[in-house]
Amino acid sequence: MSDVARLAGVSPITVSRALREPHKVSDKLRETILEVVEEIGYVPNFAARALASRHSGIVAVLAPIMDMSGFFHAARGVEERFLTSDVSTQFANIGLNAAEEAKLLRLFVAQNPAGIILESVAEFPVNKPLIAELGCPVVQMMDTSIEPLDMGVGIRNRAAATAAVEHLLEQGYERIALLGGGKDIRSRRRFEGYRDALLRAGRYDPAYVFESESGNPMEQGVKLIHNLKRRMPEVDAVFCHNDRLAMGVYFGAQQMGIRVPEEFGICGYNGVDFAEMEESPLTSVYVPLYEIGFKAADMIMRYLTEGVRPETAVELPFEIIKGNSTRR
Amino acid sequence: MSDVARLAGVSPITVSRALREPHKVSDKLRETILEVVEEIGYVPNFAARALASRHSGIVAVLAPIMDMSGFFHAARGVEERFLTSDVSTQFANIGLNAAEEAKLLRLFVAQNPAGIILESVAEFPVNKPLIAELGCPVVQMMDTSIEPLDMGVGIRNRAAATAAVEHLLEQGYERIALLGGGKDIRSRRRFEGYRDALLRAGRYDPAYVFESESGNPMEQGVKLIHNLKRRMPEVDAVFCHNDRLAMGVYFGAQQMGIRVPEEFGICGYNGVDFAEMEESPLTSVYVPLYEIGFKAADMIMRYLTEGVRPETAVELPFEIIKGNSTRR
DNA sequence: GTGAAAGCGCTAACAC
DNA sequence: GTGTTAGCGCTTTCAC
Repeated sequence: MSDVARLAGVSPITVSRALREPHKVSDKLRETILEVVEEIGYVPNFAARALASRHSGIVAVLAPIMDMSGFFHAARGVEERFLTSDVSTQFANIGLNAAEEAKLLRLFVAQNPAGIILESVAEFPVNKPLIAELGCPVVQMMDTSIEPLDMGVGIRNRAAATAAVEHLLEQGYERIALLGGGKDIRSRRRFEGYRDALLRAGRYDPAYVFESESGNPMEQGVKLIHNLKRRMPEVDAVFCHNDRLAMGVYFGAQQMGIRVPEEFGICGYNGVDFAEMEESPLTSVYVPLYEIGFKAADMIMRYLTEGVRPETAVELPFEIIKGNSTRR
Repeated sequence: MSDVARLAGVSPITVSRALREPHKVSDKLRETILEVVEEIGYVPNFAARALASRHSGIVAVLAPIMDMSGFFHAARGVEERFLTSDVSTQFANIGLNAAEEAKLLRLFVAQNPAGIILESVAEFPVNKPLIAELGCPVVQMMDTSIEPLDMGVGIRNRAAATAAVEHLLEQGYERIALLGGGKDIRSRRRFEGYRDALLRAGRYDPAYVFESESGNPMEQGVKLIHNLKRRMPEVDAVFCHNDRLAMGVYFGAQQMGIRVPEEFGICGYNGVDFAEMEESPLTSVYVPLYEIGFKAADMIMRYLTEGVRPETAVELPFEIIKGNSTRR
């Protein structure tokens, strides 16, 4: 930076200002400075900036990445929102237990992040005080059923699951199983929504609720349909917690010669791959993951620039994609 | 840190050493120090550490993330290797043009990364000098056909594609189309491998080569099969550049009542979802993505700890998963 | 609108 | 094996 300052005939602090707070520097000087910056290819040192300014300019996204439960699309939304800002994004994978959650939270807090975005995190009461002390904006994304600690954005997973199961009922399926995954808030809400719909229809049976084990979801789906047909042949549809489980069920049905949708209906969840198709092969609940990520990042940005919390909780719409796997 | 030092009755530098180079501190002191650290919940400030030590302790992974061309699994491998180290990983999305590549490279260089892992990056000759100046270990991952600038790990995509197409030929498919994507090195090698196999069999026809447009790969797959059946009904199989394109083709075939594999064969690429299934629904080329990522990270770590380049180029094996989409 | 001085929290280099 | 000194490259504060 001092090189730039020398070449532009100003002091280092003016260069610093020209870069971060352009309005505080006269037009002429700013122009000269930016030219020199361009010329010598100066790039500021993040570490020094973070150390001096006491914030890193990094927004940390903590999520159970390895679930691949659509995190990817949300991450894209986050990145794209920050693209035009000087905030950069860092992703960290987080498991779903209180101790690990606390450890990662503490680690990030110590790095003075500009903001934190949490997905299915901070659900343990024990860690709530940690978040309260954070001193930076926090957005919890994905489900709106919990009161956000600071800000929140998501969909109503419970209502979405209910709508999906009601669609299955409307199509005439009568014994609807659940292939679930995970213990996080979204999974619990999906289960509740499933149960709501079936209780109302007088068709709820806990024996039809299956937890997928960890591992390859497509394989889990194949296994499920094999087990169902062997042990509960009366089941004629399944509501899956994500699309890859659903595709596994679909492929398994193909292998066994079970006709989809005539004999067996399949509904997935997330639907990002199918939302824009003219004719979707799979029925699914479309979750606006990209938009959720974008909005989460936007809330952080607005807090950072305007100093006020734009909204506390934002609810985005979901949609049932009626595809060929339940059309009959 | 000075708090810890005071409470432990030592100087700050000793605390620093106890944390980073434990062997340089006597057992007794180290124990006391670590106790105090635990007690007051001290967490080092990364920015200060990076500024003072001139390296950030961050390994940057630059990849065309948004392609979702299996990046995800490689990323898991990278993360898992670094989990037990004090290196942390940062991912950045990179497009596939020289200018953007140069910009991102420059940005990361300025942050003094501990290492850089590149996927389908640094293919532009104009950017090679940039990498040479880097001063940190660099691993290029995914394809072994190019001479790595520093270190490399991957598979032989050209040979893998040839093997896949030969499998299709063995199964009796005669007019084999290609549904390709992207312009990066892997995609080019896959095309070459496809061409190699068909030229050798006297069956290569450039009219059967299709570039998928950007956008939803599953939708691209559906479109392809529609177009093929309308305009080139003689085509009886397709080799796809990834599994989601292949699944799109599969679903499209279902919609149109084309029987897979009897009338039409489909082969995907990457195969991570199918590798461990007893009976895979889709034929695919299994690429050990996780292992590639893990190995890339391992090479960086070994360079960092041992100061020597462990290997220059590592080639991992691929495998053809013979699934139901070509079984006839 | 611009600059001087001080310091962010840590580590490299060297001394003991 | 431990401590002292200096400084990493930037921003804050305050003065002009």
